[in-house]
Formats: sequence, structure tokens, C-alpha cells
Amino acid sequence: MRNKQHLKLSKNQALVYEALSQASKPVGAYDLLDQLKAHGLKAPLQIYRALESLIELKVVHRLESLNAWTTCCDADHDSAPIFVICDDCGDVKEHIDTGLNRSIENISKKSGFTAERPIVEIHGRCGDCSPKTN
Amino acid sequence: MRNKQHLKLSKNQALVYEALSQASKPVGAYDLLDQLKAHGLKAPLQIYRALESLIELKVVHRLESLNAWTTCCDADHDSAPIFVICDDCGDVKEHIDTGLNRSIENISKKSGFTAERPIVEIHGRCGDCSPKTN
DNA sequence: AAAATTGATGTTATAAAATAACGCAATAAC
DNA sequence: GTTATTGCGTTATTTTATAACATCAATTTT
Repeated sequence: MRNKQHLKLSKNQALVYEALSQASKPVGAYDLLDQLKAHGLKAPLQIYRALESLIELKVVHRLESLNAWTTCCDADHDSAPIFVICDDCGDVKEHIDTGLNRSIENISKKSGFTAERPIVEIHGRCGDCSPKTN
Repeated sequence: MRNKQHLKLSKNQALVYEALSQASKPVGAYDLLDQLKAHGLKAPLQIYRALESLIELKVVHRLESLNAWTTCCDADHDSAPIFVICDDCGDVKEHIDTGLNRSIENISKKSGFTAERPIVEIHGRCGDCSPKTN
């Protein structure tokens, strides 16, 4: 989704989105809550509701394998977001890859499946955190 | 891993593996516990420990987006397991796709990343559960 | 064989993540 | 202006996963 500046977010949505934007990594719901207590938020549900709506708006993704959320890379994609996650430094990058999307379509077609929400989260080591050299 | 028959599993491992084998769908840890209470298991940890070791042995996979576990399809794969999940009937199928694996390798190479644990879980509708026809 | 290491087990308590259920307030739609 | 709709607030609860600690059995080391 481009033009995120033009999104009209509710108060809680804006708070959560802001917090996620400023984070360098995906953030958990209770971490968000801790941060936003300074702004008056008190209950987990306030966070979860905001996250849910931000996902609807396609400006935030949930990382299933981390129980955490991050802002969308703004690629304006219809295709599957691909997350590459360094298990060492925690860095997460979002990618778009047409080849991988084709593969998902192929697999679906072959089995008569309709893909609606592809989840791709690749754990490993980023270039900076050299892979195990044992 | 083939020749699962020859695996020497401990009591709890065997119980959990049996239960997963007989299930038609991925099963949650607390569901497993409920089932296995009849066999004397009492605490979540007994389940989680067994699951952890079964994953080490590569005979069980965890579905991150379902918080549930399932037996490996026995493909003897080095490559990423791909799960196709029907959000309607709950059916889950494991696939292997060389194309998708190549894509993951490409993405990794481009960014100097070393993929160690790729997670691919495609949610949608299976052929039997026709996709939304609104 | 005794000692030491390892791997599995059992139990209680706790932490972490997510949702249910209820009611209120502001705003957009008719 | 009444009626839907949407967002907000709060308490309690459920669901999922781990920590901490103790025991037991098997295997390896000496």
C-alpha cells in the first residue's frame, strides 16, 4: 500500500503503526503494549485490535514464526510477502519474488487449491552474521 | 526420514508420534495432552519435550501458523516442506517443490543469506471446499 | 564395579500470547 | 434525530509455551 501518509488511522491504530514503523525489527504485542502504556494504552486487546485492522489495511504483516508484527515494505504487492529472518541478529527483511510466487501458483493448480494467504518465513543467518563455521 | 518403523523412540516420544500418526490433521499440544492422559501423561512439558525431539529426528513438523504439529510426509527431503492448508475443512497436505526451493536459494544468494529453516505454509481453500463464490 | 555422564522422565509453578464478554462513546447513514 | 457502525475501554479468562527443580535409568569412563 503506498501513500501510507494518507491513511486515516484511528488513535490506537496510529499509535501502533508509529511504534512498528520506528522499530528496526518485528515487535511483539506485549512489547508494543509496554511502549504504548506511556500513551495511555492499558490492555492487550487495544493492541491486538489495532494490529488486526492494520493487517486488514495491508500496512502491517504478522510474522507467524515470531509472534510479532512489522510494517509492510510498501512494495504494493499482490504477491506473497517473503520474510528472511536472521536467527542470530534478529534482522528481518521483506522480499518479493515472482519465481516463488509462480511456484506457489503451480503447487496450488496441481492440487486444485486456491491460495489465499501464503506464508513464507525463511529462518537462517544473514550475511553479517556468518553462518556456523564449525 | 524413511524407515520410521526402525526408529527407537522413548515411551513419550512413541505415544506422541502414534497420536500424530493417527490424526487426520495437525494437532495442538494440549489436544495431544488430552488424548494421552489416558496413557498416563499429565503435564504439557511431557508433550512439548517429545515434540521437540521428534522434530530433531525429522519425523514431525510444527505448523507455525496453526500452533500444531503433524507427522512428516516421509519424503526423505532435504528441501523445504511446503504445507497447503485449507482454512475451510482444516485439511493439510505436505508438498515438495524443487522450483520453490530454487527460489528460496536465489533469494538467499542475492542477499548473502544462508537459509537454514524455510517455513512455507499456504493458507486457502482446497478443491473440495470451493473457494468463496460470492 | 564405582563414578560420571547422558538422556528421559515427572511435577509444580509461571510466563507469554491471544481472546471472550460486556458496555460506552463518537460518528456516519438514513 | 434516530439508527447503524465503528472504535474504544476494562475485566476476566483461555490458550500456548517454558522455567526450575528433582529423580531415575542407561551408558561410558576410569
